Amino acid sequence: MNIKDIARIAKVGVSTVSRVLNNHPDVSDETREKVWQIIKENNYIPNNSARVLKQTNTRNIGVLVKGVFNPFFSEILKIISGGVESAGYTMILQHHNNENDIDTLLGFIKEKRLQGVICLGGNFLELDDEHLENVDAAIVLVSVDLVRIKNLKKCSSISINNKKAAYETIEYLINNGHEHIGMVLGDKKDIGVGRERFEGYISALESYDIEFKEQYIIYGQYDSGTAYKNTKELLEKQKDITAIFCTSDIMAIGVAKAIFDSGYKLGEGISLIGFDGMDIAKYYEPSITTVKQPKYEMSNLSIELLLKLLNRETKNQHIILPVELVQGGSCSRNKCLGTGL
Amino acid sequence: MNIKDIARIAKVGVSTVSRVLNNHPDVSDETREKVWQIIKENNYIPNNSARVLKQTNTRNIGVLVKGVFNPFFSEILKIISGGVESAGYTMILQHHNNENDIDTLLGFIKEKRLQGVICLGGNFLELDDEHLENVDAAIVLVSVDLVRIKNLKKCSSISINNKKAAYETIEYLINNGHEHIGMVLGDKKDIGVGRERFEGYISALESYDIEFKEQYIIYGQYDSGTAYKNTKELLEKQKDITAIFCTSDIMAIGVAKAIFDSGYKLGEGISLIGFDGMDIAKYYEPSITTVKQPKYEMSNLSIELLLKLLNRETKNQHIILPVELVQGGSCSRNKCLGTGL
DNA sequence: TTGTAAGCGTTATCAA
DNA sequence: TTGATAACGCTTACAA
Repeated sequence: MNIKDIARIAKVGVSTVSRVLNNHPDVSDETREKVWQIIKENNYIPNNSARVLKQTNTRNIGVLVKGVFNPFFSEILKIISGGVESAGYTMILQHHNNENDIDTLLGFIKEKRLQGVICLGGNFLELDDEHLENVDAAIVLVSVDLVRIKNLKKCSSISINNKKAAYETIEYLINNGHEHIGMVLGDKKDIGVGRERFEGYISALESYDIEFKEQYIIYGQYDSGTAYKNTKELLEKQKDITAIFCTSDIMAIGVAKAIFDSGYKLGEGISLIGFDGMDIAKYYEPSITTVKQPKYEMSNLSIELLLKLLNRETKNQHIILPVELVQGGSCSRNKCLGTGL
Repeated sequence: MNIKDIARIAKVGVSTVSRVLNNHPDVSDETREKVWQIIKENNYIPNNSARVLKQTNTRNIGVLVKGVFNPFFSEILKIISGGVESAGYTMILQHHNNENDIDTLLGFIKEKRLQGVICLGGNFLELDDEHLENVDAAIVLVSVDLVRIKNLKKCSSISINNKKAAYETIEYLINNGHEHIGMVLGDKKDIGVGRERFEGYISALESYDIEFKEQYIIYGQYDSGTAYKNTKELLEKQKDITAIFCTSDIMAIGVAKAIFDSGYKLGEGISLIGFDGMDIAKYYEPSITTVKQPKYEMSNLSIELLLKLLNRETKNQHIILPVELVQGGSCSRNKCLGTGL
């Protein structure tokens, strides 16, 4: 069943059916109604590929997510998806785990004929305006690495200063009397935001003349279970650790449980700070102190910015949003000497 | 930049370029290499719409998810996505929140030219073989309502017996001495699996001659925060409640925190049982007793079944998987009189 | 092994 | 207000 069949049954030309489908004005009410009737009766659904193939303005906005199913991104996606749809665009969501994020982005735009893209995560350090020379889609990179420092003209970005956030978090712990601070990273191969957070950790230790110890670092693969397992091991081996900084709340949950199961009291024996500001950190008992990313602002701003770019109402811009240390019960302040935040 | 341009630059015919792109054997190594070279040099990416338009075998498998970003489904998706890709198919993920799940499914198949679809969630009670008369895509419904009772020939399903699971959970609580059992449902309008779980609750109360009290029921919108708020209110008004059954672990987190914040001890003052068996239930402190859905089995089975259907190696089937009550510390067994599970 | 040409199902242009 | 027809970029007979 295609547009020709409908045209034949309705005894009109294919272009008339097309006009009806696309709500073009120049069709008589009578014809319009008749055609709709036939379309409904036959459960006719236009072939999207053919449409996209032909159309120049697809009104498609792509969302490219690095890493499969990161819960923090899920919460952002929920908001973006609402914004895209209420602006009359269709959202095409693509998750990937490819090596080359730039090629993946370029391919995605071309393949889906996108008007605009929002990228969640990924490594765009190598991205240059040259790559985007012949790309006419609007691009907003969200929660990516230090691409902003290049001040690219052909794309926008919304990010937080991960290094600074980590630095200040560690500073906060140090000011609370902690010197032996463990860190839970995602993956050894991380080069994006995880790397920046690690740099902030290193940098804070240096500032306060605290020796960096390789053996205080573990990897949690962004997974509660892995974080749990490795934290238990860490606590067994490194008895002097008094605080742990974790690059995601999801991992922090596992770390918290490991702290309990190792016989410590969370927030007294050992302090814990997570990252992201997810609901789960708030509802844990005790709630987990976390570096809250401005989820709503990030999401809303990214879709607003994209729409403005599409309407040529703004130039590309690189926005840095502030983070907030949300204090829960997982972090001791008994030796409080003031905070860095 | 299209296939013609590449052909022109490489001084070959378009079909040769096409053959190279699709790894067809009958191209000389020399030509193949030359064409690849030109393709790479020009950053050429084939237009997917045109491909799909032409191809009959798209090797596209769709995954249709009801409700935007349910974390339990996310965990299932992670597994499915791996299975789809390693079988050489492309996964097209679509989230929706439409009224009519059947129409959405049919439209999805047609629009994307899918070979097969997996549906996560949704209401397919009205689905009949007639709807699928002219559909040649393989369909596997996962975690949907009682569609299995119809024993449809044109689609498969993988589900758990939600009513029975809920019944046995409540029975377990009753056997542990609880009589005043609150329940946290998702949304008032739920007609799918949430409804079935509610029916199990009602049915268990009836079996044990316990009066059903409307005021013990609250709604959490599948959201920790909402569940938290409404549970606090519930505990304030209904002082005799000693246990709460929650239709999702995500909501159970909020409920747990509300129990703490109302001055009770989780697992002693008030017991809590969640549903789904998510990581978060395990890593909460104390861990939350939960009705564990066989996530891995569900995911693996759904993709395996779909692939077999595509290869015509099996008929459609309706599989019911068992659930397991995973006991955590959130549930008192002090008045233990034996368990129903 | 390679090239030519016919279609896939739409939309857009143009003429009626 | 309508309808015929030429694209859109690709794959695939079929012919060379």
